[in-house]
Amino acid sequence: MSWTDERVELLRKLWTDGLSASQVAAELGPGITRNAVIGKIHRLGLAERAKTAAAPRPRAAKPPRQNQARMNGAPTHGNLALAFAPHALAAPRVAREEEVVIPISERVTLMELRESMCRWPMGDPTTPEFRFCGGKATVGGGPYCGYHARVAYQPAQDRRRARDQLRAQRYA
DNA sequence: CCCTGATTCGC
DNA sequence: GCGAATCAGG
Repeated sequence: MSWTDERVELLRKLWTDGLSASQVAAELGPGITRNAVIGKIHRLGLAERAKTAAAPRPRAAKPPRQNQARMNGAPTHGNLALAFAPHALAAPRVAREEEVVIPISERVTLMELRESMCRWPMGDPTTPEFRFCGGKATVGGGPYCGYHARVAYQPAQDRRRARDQLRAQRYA
């Protein structure tokens, strides 16, 4: 890997846009490390930048408990499938909602995805715009952030609650 | 631990 | 010029 004109140009753009060195490295592809990016930045004399741009990653605001996304009308069997391919089954309404709830700045590419990040897919996997949520995957080593875990498993929880309510009435 | 940029120095 | 290793810090 070498610093071609295109690479340098992209580096300039992304760095100026306020991306971190590791993020820029991820965008430039495998073979470019964050050290390489930092080194190049210094050699180019780009070390000082208006670091008020997107520098500190804004955390995602916690979704309000009230209007939670739920997947009414989603297939009722295959909870497992929902867990593995939520994007395939998610209702359009949910997709629109997460556009609002999850900040774009939090989304990550495959290269940026870490073990500790939410692996909820966002967008069309066949396009370069495809991203993962990238939030903190805190839930017991699970694949999702708190919000998306809730979204993914909501239908199962709903059905269980409905069933339990029915039983409670029957035996009352 | 997660991450950030800065610096050094052998290649 | 390049970037891994390392450092100092949030």
